[in-house]
Amino acid sequence: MEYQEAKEKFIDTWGSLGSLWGINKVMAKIHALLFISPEPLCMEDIMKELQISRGNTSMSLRQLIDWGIVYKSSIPGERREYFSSEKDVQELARTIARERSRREIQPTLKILKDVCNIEDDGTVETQELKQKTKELFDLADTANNMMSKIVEQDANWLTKTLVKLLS
Amino acid sequence: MEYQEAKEKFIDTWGSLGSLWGINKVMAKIHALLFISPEPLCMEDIMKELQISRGNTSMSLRQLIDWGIVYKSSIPGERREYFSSEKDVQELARTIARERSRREIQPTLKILKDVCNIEDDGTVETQELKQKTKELFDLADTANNMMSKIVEQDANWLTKTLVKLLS
DNA sequence: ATTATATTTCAAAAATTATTGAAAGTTTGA
DNA sequence: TCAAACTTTCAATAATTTTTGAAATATAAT
Repeated sequence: MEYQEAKEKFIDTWGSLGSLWGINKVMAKIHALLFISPEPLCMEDIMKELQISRGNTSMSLRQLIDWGIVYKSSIPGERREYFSSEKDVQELARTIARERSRREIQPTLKILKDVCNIEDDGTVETQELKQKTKELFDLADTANNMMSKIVEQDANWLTKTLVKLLS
Repeated sequence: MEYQEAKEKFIDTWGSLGSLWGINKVMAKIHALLFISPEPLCMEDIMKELQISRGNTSMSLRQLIDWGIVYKSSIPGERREYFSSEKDVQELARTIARERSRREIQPTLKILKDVCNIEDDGTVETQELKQKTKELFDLADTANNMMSKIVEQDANWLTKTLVKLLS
């Protein structure tokens, strides 16, 4: 496999994987491109490389910056802006985990909590609803807490913990 | 909040959360409905409750059964078939983790491995591609292994481990 | 074998989501 | 201040995904 083919394969794979972490295909592809690029790229570079429109590039970059995994940088004496990605995979994972928790898990937990705390009217249906949502709440809360722990730790905590778990 | 309102809220929330674990909204809603239903339901019940067509119900149920989180059961002397969901949240989580790994993570790992093993032609670009995909591979592989471990363990391992991690 | 009941299939329609591109807006240097 | 270089916005369009519904198929009782 040649460099060009490998690069395209990686960008494409990462792109279709976007849904796994809650962003769309173009966003994920731009991130992939920046992630493996040794130098920051400008909008023109990104548009040409991925064959997407100026508008799409602009909005996707904004969302990536909003997520906190792409940075804007300017080169002194240059008019145009350059973009680069977070290069540390641990930090990348941590940022993604933090954002997903904030955007999706926390709001869900809130609703599960409300639902499992409704008044018990004595019917089997209500009891089942209360019990099952409580169980889901506990599971999701525990998983979310684990994610928070990971987020707060130093760079090597995750690796060390996993090694311990797997031994 | 009344039973009916709480029920609808739960089904709706779980529905929009479907994307988080890779299934569509109707599939997730049907799963939610069965999850909190004390008794198995037939197609007619599900269609009426969620206001969806017969065809959609049929196909969604098939996919849920394919995922392994909904079961078909027949009541002796009854013509129609009944459906119920896996009720144990731990087992549910384990099944979902197992399926996601099989459907998305494993194929991605394979491609990352191929890409990071291309021949080093000495250019900075190739070296960056190789290094970054290697780092992602390692991270994803570790995370996937942790998931596998969780999948293989007995029912209480997850809880015990998490408690240990959080202490 | 026939009928009544239940389920599946799949092409067409609807709904949702992503993308374009041109006009409006910004910024910088002269 | 002006004009060139670049970026953003957003209504229109395109692509994708989901849903419908009616015909085909299956099943079980008589």
